[in-house]
Amino acid sequence: MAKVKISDVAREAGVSLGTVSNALNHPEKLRPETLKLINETINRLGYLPNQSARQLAGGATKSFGLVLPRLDHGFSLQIASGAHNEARKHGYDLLIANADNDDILQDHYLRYFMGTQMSGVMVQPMASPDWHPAMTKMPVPIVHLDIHCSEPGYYVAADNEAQGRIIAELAIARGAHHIVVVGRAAFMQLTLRVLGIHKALALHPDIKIEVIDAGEWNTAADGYGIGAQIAERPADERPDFVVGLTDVLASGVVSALVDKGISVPGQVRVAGCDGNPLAWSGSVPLTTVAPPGYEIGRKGVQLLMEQIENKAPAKIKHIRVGSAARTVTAVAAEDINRQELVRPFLLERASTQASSQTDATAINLGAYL
Amino acid sequence: MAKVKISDVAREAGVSLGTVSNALNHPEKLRPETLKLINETINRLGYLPNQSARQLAGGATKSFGLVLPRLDHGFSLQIASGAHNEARKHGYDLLIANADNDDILQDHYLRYFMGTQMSGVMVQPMASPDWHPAMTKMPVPIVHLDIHCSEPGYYVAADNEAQGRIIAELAIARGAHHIVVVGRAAFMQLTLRVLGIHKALALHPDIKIEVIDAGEWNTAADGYGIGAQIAERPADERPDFVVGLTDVLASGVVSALVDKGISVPGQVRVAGCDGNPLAWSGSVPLTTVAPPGYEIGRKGVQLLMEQIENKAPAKIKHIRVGSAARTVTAVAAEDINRQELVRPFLLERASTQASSQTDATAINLGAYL
DNA sequence: GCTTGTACTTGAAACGCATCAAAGGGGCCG
DNA sequence: CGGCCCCTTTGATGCGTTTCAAGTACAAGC
Repeated sequence: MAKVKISDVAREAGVSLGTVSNALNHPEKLRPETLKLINETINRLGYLPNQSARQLAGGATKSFGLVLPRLDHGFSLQIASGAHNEARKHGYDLLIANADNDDILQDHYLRYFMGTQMSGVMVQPMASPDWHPAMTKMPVPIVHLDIHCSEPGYYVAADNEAQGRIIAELAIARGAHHIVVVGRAAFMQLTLRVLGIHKALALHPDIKIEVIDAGEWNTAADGYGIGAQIAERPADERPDFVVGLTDVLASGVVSALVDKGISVPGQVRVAGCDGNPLAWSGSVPLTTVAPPGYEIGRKGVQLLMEQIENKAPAKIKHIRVGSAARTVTAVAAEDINRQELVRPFLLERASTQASSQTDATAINLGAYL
Repeated sequence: MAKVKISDVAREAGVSLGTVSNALNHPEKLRPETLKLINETINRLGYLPNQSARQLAGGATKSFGLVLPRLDHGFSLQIASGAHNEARKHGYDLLIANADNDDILQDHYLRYFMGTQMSGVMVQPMASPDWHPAMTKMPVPIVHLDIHCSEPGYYVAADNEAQGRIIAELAIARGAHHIVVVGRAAFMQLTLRVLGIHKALALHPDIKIEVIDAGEWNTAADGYGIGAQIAERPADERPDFVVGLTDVLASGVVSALVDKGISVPGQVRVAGCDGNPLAWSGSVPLTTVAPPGYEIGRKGVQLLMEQIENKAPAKIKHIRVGSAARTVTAVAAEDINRQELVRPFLLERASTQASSQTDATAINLGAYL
């Protein structure tokens, strides 16, 4: 059970230490027979390279770290998926850490990755990334995802404000008078969505808007609770349009409203944000704005690669993905038939690989609207 | 930008190398002033310990690795969530790798983790874990999740067969004559669910059963495609009960059927497996069997801790989580009102934290049944 | 003043590997 | 047969830590 190390392999195979190392890292330098002999010995002995030693001796490893605020958020997963595929394409590994909505933990994992000689690190921060300026001065390429940095540094962000605008314009097009926004607005990204909503409504002072915090976790259950609370209001204080800052939240709201006998979308319309596949693929799909998470992850890795290859000190570089203005207008003005918007999207995906998601911010019109 | 190392801190603070190291690892050994001085220097210089060197010199790190077959599978996320919380409770970090449904990649990450001096590694393998016996002989504690190992070793598995049985008995109770099972049965776990279905139907030779592979990814789009195909069959070749081996698949099937004008559950009933929150929280929730993923992750870490603390060579140890026999009977026999089963569950969760999920295998009855 | 003990601090020795300058071993040509 | 060059292999060196035996300083007790 004692760990077998490279010197054991070397001795056993009757070659030198460096040769075994070459077999691992530069196989093309070895004579085929030598290589074969060494590989056989490696398998026979069950040798496993000690990554720590490799990294120590060899400098950076070909791997990236990704710190996510939560794993059960569909959007974060799309990011992870995009980042993963792009990383593999360049021959890099991707390791993911779950910060569990905790600033301290986020910081912890970030430092951990930085210290592991990762080639690069990505974060989807939950607070503003200015939270710890020291972080961006580290000698490891870092990219912030889904957030706008004011400090110099790299980031890739979806146009969260635009998403809010889309939803708001949808609400306006539907003739909403009283909008309730559900979600933990303290999350930077959600704040921007709320901002977009407010901006879009600036020209419509007659529309009342209300934001309800959904607790720390933004769960379906939280949504259900808020939905129930809304249902119990007297009819004239009840909103006619509810925006879930998250699909899961919106979904919970729908449940509660229906349970309490409120008709959706008859009395209250509901829409979400995230583009969670389950949300719009059921028989009664939820309307949802889908930010291009997959693409954000992909672009993030590309920015990392860029920094690595240039080896230049990070200059300011921002990428904003998927402006969705066109879609908005189309929806608001023409009020397209739902089926036509939702289904083609599904069908289109049926013919491609699931993991190659759409790049642009899209809106999927559903039945609760 | 040059990396600052421990010796820089030592020089700058006017102490020795070992003292700085102690400040990091055994702060109680230092005089408070010294500690303070060193900490200040560390912050001033932006020193970040090199994890690789730490691990090399110090042996195992307090962190676990978790290799998941896919991230967008709700069940895997529950595992990750449970494992994460339990690991943090013991002061361990958890790093997650996405094998992307690829055996090679799974193996790759597994070796990577083993080589990183992780304190322990967990896998949710997609094939049988006997795929590489050498792996279990490694000098790193390993636990297999959601799968039954025939070889000696540790594993934690839900009773997948029971899940299949539950669904099958549900179908029987509903008077099904022709069942179609949708999913990639090549996945070990899904195979067991199928096995459970077959076993439950052994006593009902009159019920026809058919398994349709859903492609590599088990996406909603795959489900949609299969649903469409089912819809186009002549009525007498069409099943009256469809089981999605995954909620997402089932959800896609429902979409397709409804689109093609087939009534659900009027003509065809549909149920899924996974307990994906979105699946049963909409206004028209999907019936789904929910294996205790959170608990599996938790137990996995506990087994890891056990191995670490005993330091005994791994003996065989299996944990089977959440037998669901009781629930089955209740459902099959009494045919409980849907709302009463679905909603209380939701409400119950509303009052607890989202991350503390239910432990037992549960079934949520929905509207498509 | 000397001894013993306590409380910190020191620095050299690993940890397992990648690297690279140097050595070895053929083959080829003159 | 000697000289050259190319292909392959060698092994000493250092990567940034932790650890631990050995050291220092200081206080208390005699």
